[in-house]
Amino acid sequence: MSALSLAPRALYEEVAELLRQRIFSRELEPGSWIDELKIAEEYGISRTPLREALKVLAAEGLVTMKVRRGAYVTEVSDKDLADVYHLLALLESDAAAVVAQRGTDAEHAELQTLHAELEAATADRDRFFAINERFHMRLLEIANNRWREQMVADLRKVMKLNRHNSLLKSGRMDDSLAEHRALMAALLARNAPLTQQRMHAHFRNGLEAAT
Amino acid sequence: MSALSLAPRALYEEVAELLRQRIFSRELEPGSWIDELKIAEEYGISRTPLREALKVLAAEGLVTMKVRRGAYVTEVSDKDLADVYHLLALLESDAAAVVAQRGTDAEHAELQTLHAELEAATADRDRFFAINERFHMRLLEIANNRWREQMVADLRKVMKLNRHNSLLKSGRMDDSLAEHRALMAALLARNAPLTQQRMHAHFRNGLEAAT
DNA sequence: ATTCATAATTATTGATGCAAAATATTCTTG
DNA sequence: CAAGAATATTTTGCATCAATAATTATGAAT
Repeated sequence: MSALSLAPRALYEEVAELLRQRIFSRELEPGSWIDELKIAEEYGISRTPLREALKVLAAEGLVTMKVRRGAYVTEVSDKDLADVYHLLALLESDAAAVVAQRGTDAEHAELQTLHAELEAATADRDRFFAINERFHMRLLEIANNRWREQMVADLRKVMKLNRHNSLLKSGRMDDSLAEHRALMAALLARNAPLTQQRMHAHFRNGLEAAT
Repeated sequence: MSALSLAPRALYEEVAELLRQRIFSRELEPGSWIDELKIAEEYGISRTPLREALKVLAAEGLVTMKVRRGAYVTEVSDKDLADVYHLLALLESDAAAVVAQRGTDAEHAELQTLHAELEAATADRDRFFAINERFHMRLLEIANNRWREQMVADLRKVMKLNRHNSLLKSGRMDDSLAEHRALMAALLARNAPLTQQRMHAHFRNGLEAAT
């Protein structure tokens, strides 16, 4: 079968994305060995781009390479989950402070709009989840530090490995929304320290709910 | 370091390390294209492990892959430098606070020893530099968050790309030492907020000296 | 003479093949 | 029957080969 020739991405990137999906869906279980031959055959590709994809995933922390033993889906312990949460809280609360202080009025309005969408989406769990993700990512974009964006993106991927998967449990939606509301108030008031503090609290509550 | 190691690395890892050296030494200039064929011939290897090495370096941020155009040494702008510095300050000052609060007495003593070595090494610039690096890395180890260790390691590599290379200019050695001394005092007093604050100040001064 | 199109060269990307290493299996011996 | 050695199989890792896309060079036409 032919690969998508119109796709601007290289094959190894496509394969990396497919593998991410299989890892997140737990079709490939944490700790399990990744059979290169089997996967390559399934996708109808050679092992070369597959091995390159695995190295990309290894850099993201999703898989772990063992010398002469191949690739394994990374196992994320409860401590790992807490550690990753800690870093996300640190990075994102700092980003929020930066946006509160230096974001333009237009950017603040944009976040406000996203927040309003969030408020309106409490009925649809998946939609709530998606908008929440967009809010956090947009905030990071506005904070304008590509290195942080990359790091947060990678950390969020790692978080998805854990069985206590989500940054946002369904039962916590109302609490989460209240925290978001408080965050927005501090941000729009351009109170950087308070914004940072509230984002941090938002993550701390998220971790408690997850564990 | 000898070529013979106890845990034999794969060839692509060896090549990645060689390329890092060449990038840091500016033999491979930022922005320049990396000639796969030439490098492979120089090292007497095929292009397969070289390409795998380049993808590892791309994940670290040292090189940038362009679709169908190969690998380029990443160009680090002054803004990038400031952004990376900002993150290092954030991550390491948090790590310092963690160590101040939760490090054992033995670990504190270990850092104290390293600091003493630093005090004694003001005459030898390279030695000072090396011990300083060890101090920061050891602090991170003690903070015990493997994800942060990885991130900081990668960020420090990126920093080395900039022509205003070092975290520590030679003219700033005395100031840096004074800051370190103040940091150690706060750390040994187990004053976490003050430790964090002083580590942050240490980085802020470092950035000002670099730009 | 300049611009656009086409051809040729060059480099990246993907496939295939082979050798070394690790694991599993079988055979031998006490 | 058990334990260890030898063999066979599986799998990684590296090299070589082929084809795909891009850039450059060349030539024709206005």
